[in-house]
Amino acid sequence: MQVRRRIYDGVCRSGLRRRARITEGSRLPTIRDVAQHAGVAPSTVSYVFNGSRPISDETRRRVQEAVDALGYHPRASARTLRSSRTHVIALALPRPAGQRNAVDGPFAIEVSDAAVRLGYDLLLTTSQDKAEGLRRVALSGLADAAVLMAVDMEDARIDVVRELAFPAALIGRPADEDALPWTDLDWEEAAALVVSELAAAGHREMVYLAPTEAEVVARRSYALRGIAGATRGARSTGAAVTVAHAVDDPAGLARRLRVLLTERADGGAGGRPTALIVQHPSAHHHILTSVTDAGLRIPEDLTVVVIGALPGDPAGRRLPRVELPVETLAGEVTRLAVAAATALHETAAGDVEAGPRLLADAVGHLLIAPALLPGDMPLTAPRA
Amino acid sequence: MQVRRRIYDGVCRSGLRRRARITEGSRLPTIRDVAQHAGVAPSTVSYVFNGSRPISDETRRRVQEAVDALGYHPRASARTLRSSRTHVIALALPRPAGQRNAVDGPFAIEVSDAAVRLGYDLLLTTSQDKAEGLRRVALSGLADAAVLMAVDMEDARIDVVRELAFPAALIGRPADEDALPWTDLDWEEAAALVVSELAAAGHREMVYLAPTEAEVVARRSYALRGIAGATRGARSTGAAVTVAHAVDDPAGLARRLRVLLTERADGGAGGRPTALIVQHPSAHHHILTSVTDAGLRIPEDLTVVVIGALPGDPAGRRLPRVELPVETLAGEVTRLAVAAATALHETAAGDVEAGPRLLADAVGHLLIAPALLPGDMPLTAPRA
DNA sequence: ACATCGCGTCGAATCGATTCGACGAAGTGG
DNA sequence: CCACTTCGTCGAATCGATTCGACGCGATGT
Repeated sequence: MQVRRRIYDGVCRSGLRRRARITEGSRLPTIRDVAQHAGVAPSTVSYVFNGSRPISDETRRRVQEAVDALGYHPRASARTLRSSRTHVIALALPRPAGQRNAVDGPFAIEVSDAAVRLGYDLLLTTSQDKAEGLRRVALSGLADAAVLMAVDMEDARIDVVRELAFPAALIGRPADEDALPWTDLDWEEAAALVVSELAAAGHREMVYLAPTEAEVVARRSYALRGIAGATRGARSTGAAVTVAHAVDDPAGLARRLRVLLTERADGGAGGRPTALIVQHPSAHHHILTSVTDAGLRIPEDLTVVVIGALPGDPAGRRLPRVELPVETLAGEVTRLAVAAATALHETAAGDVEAGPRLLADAVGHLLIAPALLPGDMPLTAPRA
Repeated sequence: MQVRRRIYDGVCRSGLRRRARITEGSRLPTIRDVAQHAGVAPSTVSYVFNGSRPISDETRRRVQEAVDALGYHPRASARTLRSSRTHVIALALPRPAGQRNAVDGPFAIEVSDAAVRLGYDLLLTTSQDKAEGLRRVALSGLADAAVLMAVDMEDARIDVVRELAFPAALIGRPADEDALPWTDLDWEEAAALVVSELAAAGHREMVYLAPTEAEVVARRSYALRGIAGATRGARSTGAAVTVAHAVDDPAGLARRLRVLLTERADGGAGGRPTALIVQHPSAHHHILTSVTDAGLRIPEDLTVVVIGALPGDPAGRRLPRVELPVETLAGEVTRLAVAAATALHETAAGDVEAGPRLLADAVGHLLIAPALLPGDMPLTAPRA
């Protein structure tokens, strides 16, 4: 405190300030204040901070001391303006109001944590218009890279970031797998795995509860791939798998399940379904209640398996499930985004075409193989 | 598409750029490019954008045309550096890893939406060290204001923002209600209301399932206030209310509930509890399953009421509940934060002491009165 | 002994907006 | 008709960092 006062009174610069702008009062210290306090040039202080040139121990110590004494913290905007690095990652979470998804929050928090670990902050953009919000963030230079959630098979944002040569990585596997780096659970394999395990356990009739129809119509990647996997599993095992779309309203879901699970009487392999596979994230929590509401007992009447369950957030009783490795996916996608940003920045100077080319080359993927975890309930078919 | 292509090939800009700095390649247009294209001074373009001085219609038109032609978008960092406004709000969500809370995600998304509506972006900061992350954001000038979640009764962040004269608003009601603007559901009144309604419906023995012990130890505002309300309700109605802490593990929760709800045999008013009040956000989803696991039927054995339920995200069957008005709270807290930022900025120049004083004066609150919504289940006590 | 090199530091230019004083032109009142 | 305000615009300073060329100096090689 005393130190600060001394500085603001003593040297030429502050006197200059005082006279120039007496009305503004105390001001946060700048790099020049630090330099002056340490008796070095501002550039030297900068080098101490970002280590881009060698600094003697003595100078480093004096600068550090000045920083501590003044409580100096660099202004992000000034840093960014000059260096064109923001140290911010944008998380594009284009969820129309009312279409909440149980995984959004956990993903956002995990991405934020991962970003912090890499020295980045997270800008959360929840634009209705998926592409436009992202374009704005990129053009105004608010972030160095973007992490895209809720990825569609053909996602408009992919074109946007490629056109702008903006570093981005996806949580979700788009149709064009080489367009951008991405990470995802192998939903198709997960669904196929669950179907075949259930078939092996004796189930012949199953219901696959996919995400809502809206998600499918939007061609959301995980929804289509899950359904594809279920279909493939049915083909390869010979089991009958009815694909149904979830509804967000639990009462409606219970009604739909009743129809699907009890009143079903088509000319298939005969009996009613003995297994229910739930891929809809928002249904995980209350699926047991909905099933109960539909008049079915678990496991006596029905085996229930969940795909995409959040680790550590089990749906009441622990059902057999394929978990969504949120932390791994979030960590990796953040790493990919940061890597793309770093690479772009390092080679951007001096080569016009380097940026886009680089971004196109640097695509890495992480496709996580599904594992079927046991729950308290057996997989075995009731009648098997 | 065609338009865009034309722009990138045709106009003076690309030619000019090419010549000026051939090694750097194409560069995003700046305000000077726009000014040149429109035949005006850069400052005039700036005035067109932020309307701080009168501009003739003709000039406005020409500038707008140039902006469209060049696809100009102002750089946020330059704007911030000069004006010291970021148009960013920080959302401080200090959730230690593994302590996920079901309301965090929805709140974050609603605050983001509200911020966008007010012309702000949202920076999500999930620092472990509550105060330090916020201090860093404030000092580095990453945001104009902060919205604080997970508020404790005596929250360290309150001191930080006041010390730094940093605009902030809370989602949660701290002990010192006049320190900062805040919005909250009246948890105390909610709990008292539910207890008294249940008592009126004939219940004499109830269990109040409060948030986890960790939340209570941290003196989280909503947890303490909920418990206080339950206690008050018990006193005023004469009903026996046992306060219990939730555990995040559903199996453990079921076990605890079994003890609380069935094996309880103290010398109270006699019988076992007939009502369960659930305030723990993460238990809402699977409370029915946990109760069933504990061997109890609803509503035959037990009446369950939920406090702080997310609207539109019912816990399976629709229980009687007090909803948490996420959208209203998020919208209002964002408005408060922005108002504080605006006020501070407008009066900061010219008066040294104005900032802190202003922030202290401008505290507004929004305390939302609870409403007990009916569910499919009756409130009536089984034996009443 | 002299050219060379690397280390550590400085000074100045720069990033791209905002903002303020000034100024010509047009309008207004006495 | 002149003084005075208002309108619309310009030019230049400024925000606070980074970054690059240059430079002094001691060590090294021949």
